[in-house]
Amino acid sequence: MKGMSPQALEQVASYFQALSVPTRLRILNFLRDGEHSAGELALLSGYTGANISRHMAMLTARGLVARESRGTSVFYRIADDSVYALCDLVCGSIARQFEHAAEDRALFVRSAGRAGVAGTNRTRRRARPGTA
Amino acid sequence: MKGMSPQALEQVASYFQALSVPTRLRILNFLRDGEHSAGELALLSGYTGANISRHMAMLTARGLVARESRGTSVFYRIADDSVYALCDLVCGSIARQFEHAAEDRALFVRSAGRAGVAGTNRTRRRARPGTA
DNA sequence: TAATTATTTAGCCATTCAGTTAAATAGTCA
DNA sequence: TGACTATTTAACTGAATGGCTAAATAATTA
Repeated sequence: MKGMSPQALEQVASYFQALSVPTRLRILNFLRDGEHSAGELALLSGYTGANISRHMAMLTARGLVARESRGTSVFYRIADDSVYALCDLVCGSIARQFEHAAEDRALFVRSAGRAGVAGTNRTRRRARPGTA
Repeated sequence: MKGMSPQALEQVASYFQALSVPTRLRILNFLRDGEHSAGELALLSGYTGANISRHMAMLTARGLVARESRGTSVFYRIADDSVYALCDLVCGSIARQFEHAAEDRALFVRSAGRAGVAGTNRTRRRARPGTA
């Protein structure tokens, strides 16, 4: 990993890119319990068949899913189990971030309460100005 | 992972997105051996300081790196070790793909040779038409 | 062959984003 | 305060991309 060629690096980036949009993550989730046709995925996700088709083409090209056409339908299934391992790792990481954020928030609230900082109303929660 | 909320899914996608461009992967590689300042990273990568700054802002926001300003410099270090685990997983997956591709190629060449298919010149390798 | 269904591709629009240069900001030191 | 260095932000450009609709392409069946 340390001394990777630019081409290899692009491959890795490309793989991550396949996982970088929620729609595709949802599709991959639908494939957790086995193969599905393009039409089924469109129905499940609520997206256009055309849209699904393009996403599946990308995932297939990247090697994340495998394509098999039977009859007039095309069935897709996960081709690379490490997909879920990746997602689990990221989920764990994000969960840890939330924990830390909660800790920090708790620390802040405590110290703010001691110092009597304005805006730390402990009886009624108020939305932040920017996200109102 | 199965029944994730759209927000959580976006978080995960966002994390993968941070890893979806070669430049950032290179930066993360530079941080493998410890912290580096923004200027050092710019020097190492050959990119503009401004560009590095934006990439680092993104990686920091996503929680992949940690920021610490000392003096006039700002030092960055990996904040989430799972970054490398992720890269290793993807690298393994891509390596496996290459192996399979090699196998398929070997199979094709063998069968093509037996059948006398045009274009399977075994004495001199020729570039594919599209990649000439 | 004709009709029907399933999937893919083409073309379009709006958005995102990596890269740039130039200006603005922060921190140190004389 | 002023000069200097390091970093960030603003503004812009070009390329990539997710979404759509509509047309084109398989594959089955009457």
